Amino acid sequence: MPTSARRARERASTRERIIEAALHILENEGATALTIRRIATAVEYSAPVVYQHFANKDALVLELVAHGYRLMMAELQQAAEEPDIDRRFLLLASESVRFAGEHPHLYQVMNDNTVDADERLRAAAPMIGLLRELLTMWSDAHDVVLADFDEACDIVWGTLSGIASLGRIGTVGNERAQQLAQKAMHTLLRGWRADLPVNA
Amino acid sequence: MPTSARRARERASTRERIIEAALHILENEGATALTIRRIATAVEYSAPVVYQHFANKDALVLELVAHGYRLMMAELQQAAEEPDIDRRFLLLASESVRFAGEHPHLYQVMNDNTVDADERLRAAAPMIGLLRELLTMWSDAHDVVLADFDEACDIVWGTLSGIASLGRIGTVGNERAQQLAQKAMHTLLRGWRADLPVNA
DNA sequence: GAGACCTTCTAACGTTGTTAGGATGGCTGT
DNA sequence: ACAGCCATCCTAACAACGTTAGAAGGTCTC
Repeated sequence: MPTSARRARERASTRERIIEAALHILENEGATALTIRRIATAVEYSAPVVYQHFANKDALVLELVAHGYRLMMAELQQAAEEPDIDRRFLLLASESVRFAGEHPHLYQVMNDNTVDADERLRAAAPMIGLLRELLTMWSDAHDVVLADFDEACDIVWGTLSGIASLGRIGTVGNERAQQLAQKAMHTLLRGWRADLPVNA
Repeated sequence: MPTSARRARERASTRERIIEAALHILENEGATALTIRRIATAVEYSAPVVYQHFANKDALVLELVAHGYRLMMAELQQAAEEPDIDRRFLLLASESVRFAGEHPHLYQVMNDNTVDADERLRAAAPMIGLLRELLTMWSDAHDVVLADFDEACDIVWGTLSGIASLGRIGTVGNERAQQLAQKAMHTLLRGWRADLPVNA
């Protein structure tokens, strides 16, 4: 009876295909085109089949969010190889903004407040972990003791996502947003270095 | 024939009532409850009447966004009376985040990427103007010449909105986000002051 | 008072997420 | 090898959404 194993494999396979199709539709046609029926026809199935793999649309979208963060981490990986810690910090800042610009619809879903907050945090965990690592290395390298490490980490995280969101608004544009991210990081880090004496 | 004037007044009145009803529903029941029929019954009309005052739902929502920014400015007004410029900066930072926490659904719509980017920028104009004013007063007070004023302004704006969005995610919470906003502003300003020599 | 106009309603269309019920087809046990 | 079971899939439908068409009603103008 290897049949059940094969079935399980097939199930997982179609589940993966659904996610990939959904991602493809989302990136190419935007969030409004991401409907259950549209996804189902893309994988050559009928709409209810999707509900055999995901409880509802929100669960599927959540999977896309997680996938988006993994993709972001992958694209950031090569930037993480920059040896100089300061340059790496700035590079990762601008590259994370660039990601938002190159995957606008995906990034929009990643930051959509309609998806559950806790689940979104869990999906963003690797990104936050990267920032923590970066910040510890930086503070070690410069002998800076941050008054509140978690606070500084959240500030960096919030600043980057805020500036990335700025990239699609009005006259800003993405390449300018990348500059903004670098400058913001530069200023924040300089501010923390200037704090050396001690700060409340 | 004062009748046409009265009619125009009535039209404007119901238009206003629609906006207020929509705002009330949005703030109390969230974005998913904000449907045309729900708004229409709230003002004791039938659904199509809404379309005599707004081209479509997006136009109505855009009006809510503008209203939201006006409300934000009004709530920030009393914080703007703080005489010390540095304290005023920090206060406005935390108060703007507090606004996001006290009007979560409204703030969500204000930052929703589905509404047109240009219109959103126009609605946010007063807020950006306030930040510009604040930043010029601050740089004047401390004899700081910012390498790129508009850039610094956008950084502040992006940072604040990013940290405000952080307030609803995961374990952050609003009062902590307020602290984060103050600390972030503090660090940014300190960073710019440390830049005094000159910076690319 | 007749006719034009403005306002409002009911009804409907197409689309969305989602569920129910029936058909189909392969696996299991004898 | 055949009967029965179980997973899978599809068609059809429901409620709710944004939006439009067309009729009904009242109000003002001449």
